[in-house]
Amino acid sequence: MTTISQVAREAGYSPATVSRYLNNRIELPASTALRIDAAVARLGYRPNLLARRLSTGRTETIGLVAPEISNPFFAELAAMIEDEAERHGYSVLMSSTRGVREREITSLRRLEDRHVDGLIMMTNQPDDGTLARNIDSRSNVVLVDEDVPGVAVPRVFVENEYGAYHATRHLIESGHAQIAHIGGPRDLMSVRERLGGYRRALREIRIEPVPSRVLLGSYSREFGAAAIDEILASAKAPTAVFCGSDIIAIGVMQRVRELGLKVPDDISVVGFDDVPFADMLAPALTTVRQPIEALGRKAFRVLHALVNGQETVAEERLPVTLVERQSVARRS
Amino acid sequence: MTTISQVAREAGYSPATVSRYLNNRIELPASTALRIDAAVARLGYRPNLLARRLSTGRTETIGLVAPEISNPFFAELAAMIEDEAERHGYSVLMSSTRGVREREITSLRRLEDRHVDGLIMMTNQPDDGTLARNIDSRSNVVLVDEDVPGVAVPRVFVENEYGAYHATRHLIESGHAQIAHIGGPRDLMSVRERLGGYRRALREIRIEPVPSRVLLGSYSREFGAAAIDEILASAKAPTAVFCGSDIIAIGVMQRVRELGLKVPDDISVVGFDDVPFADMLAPALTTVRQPIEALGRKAFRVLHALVNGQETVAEERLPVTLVERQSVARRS
DNA sequence: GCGCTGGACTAAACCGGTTTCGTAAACTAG
DNA sequence: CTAGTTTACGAAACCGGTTTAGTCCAGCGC
Repeated sequence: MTTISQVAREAGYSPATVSRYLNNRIELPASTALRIDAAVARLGYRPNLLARRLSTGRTETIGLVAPEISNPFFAELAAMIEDEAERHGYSVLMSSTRGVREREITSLRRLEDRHVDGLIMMTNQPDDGTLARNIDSRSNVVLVDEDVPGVAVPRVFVENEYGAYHATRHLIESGHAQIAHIGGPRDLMSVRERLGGYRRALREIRIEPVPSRVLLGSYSREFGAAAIDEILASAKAPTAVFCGSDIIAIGVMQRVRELGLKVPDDISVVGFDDVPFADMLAPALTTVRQPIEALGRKAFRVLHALVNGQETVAEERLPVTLVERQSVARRS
Repeated sequence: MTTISQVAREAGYSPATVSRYLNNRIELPASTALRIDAAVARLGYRPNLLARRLSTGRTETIGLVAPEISNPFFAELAAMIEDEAERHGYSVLMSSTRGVREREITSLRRLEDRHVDGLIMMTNQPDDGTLARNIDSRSNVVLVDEDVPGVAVPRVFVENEYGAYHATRHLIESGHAQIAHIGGPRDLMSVRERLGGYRRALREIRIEPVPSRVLLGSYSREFGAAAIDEILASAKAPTAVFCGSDIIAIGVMQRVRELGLKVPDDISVVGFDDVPFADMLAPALTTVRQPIEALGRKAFRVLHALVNGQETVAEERLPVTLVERQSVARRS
């Protein structure tokens, strides 16, 4: 491994000059520049990253904290963040928290340990304040997709309320009036906002939302299946369900099929997220698409600005779109 | 940030002693150990990772190179590797190559740059020798799931031939005799091996594989759809298809549905991989399960051994299992 | 009482960059 | 021709650990 000193000697200058030249911190006469370039080429010099990091204190690496990288939504988001980071010369360190609070906090420690320059965090469980306390002191964390109430770091979210409103409107316009909602954990921002959009759409047509038709629990297949069971067992079963996530919708669809009913003939289903394989289901799932790519890129850019001491917006909302597929039937 | 010198001063010893004690490289009298521990606690000392890395030359980080992290198979594998790495105190740096050869090579450079201690590589396109040349000199790379011919690094694969044989046998035993095969790129090891297993099963029952019923192309939905078109158009259409991957199988199933046919009634389909959502399809896909968790953990352990200068096996084969779901029909 | 052994601990070099402060030489202005 | 300003570059400190090669001293055997 050639060092900067060897390059300096080879070129006939000092390490200081070579370092400053290579980092564009100095303007040198063409002849000098040439000799340094030549020496670099001749020796095949590549700066030792570890040494550079120690002296600058920067790692050009960001951390990505997600509940589960294998979840298709997070995987897609991670891929986008990685791509954007790579373009800016940053590497991405990943860690799955598996929804364990302690692991979320541990991952924050990477910051103190100068493991990473900044962190993009995604969480999917309500916070009791522990996480908020741990995040709040940091100045290089960005929250994506889900809020941690009470923290003063930049956030990049989507328009949950509008997406849910739009999805519900779509069901209404397809002739449905009895619409249930199955959502994630009660205390999550996204859950509250999606519920809000659902309610607004119903109230707009003078239907008062029926509490027994709204079930909140978790963003999981199992919950989706259990919830639809309960809903279908009720006296006046709805003709459509708006689900707070595609994963829930998949649980619902599977259960509906197991019960010998058909989507969308017997019951229409709308999801939220547009996970990468939503169109591979049968029937293909009508869902609210989150702009995963934009979300990922935006999140990185905000973090990048933050890390470089630039101004950032406190909160950004990205638009969602309804993707109409085959899981919704028209009713007269 | 407290440094080791401050701790040393606080405890009344030298930085050397503190360093050696904290790294378990020395046995100290209880009284000394206690004073150092106390000083560490009092000052809240956390060693500067960057400094440690520079002086040891190790990063306790591995790189994960995959064609696309958002691909559910790789995402799942990545999650397992990350989990195993984390248990051993390692971090994971990820990079998507998007199947671009140049990016695969760039990622190898992280090794030289001491960015990472080792690399776990997954590729899904045939190599013309370029990649092999770049990998071959390294002593800390592990190949997973797919081979790069001609490199002398440890490899962790699955039993492709047996899996394919087993899948084809299953179709035969379900009464099928006309079985097509749609596989990935011709020059990939996994493709050749799976094709081999398919052929062996057919020959075993004295059926000579029909070349026109074997289509190799790429591990993609698009190819699956195009290939099944061609196969169904042929004079004597088969009653079953064994697909080289679930992604191909999904393409096949979608196309079959578009053509107004039914899986499995009109044509039975078997996949390979058992991607996380294979059971959410309609019908749920019968497929050969790769032991993703074992694959990921094994890959990390082999790399870990390699990095620590221990002996490793040249090649490891993990068993696959057939998961019977609903995409195969019995024929008499 | 002496040499030897081993335990406890440290000075100093080292990893390989970056950066601050400064100086000598060349150039400009008056 | 001199004083002041640039230009071109370098010496040395610094980042914060780890590690090697010793030093010093207590205890032991004889």
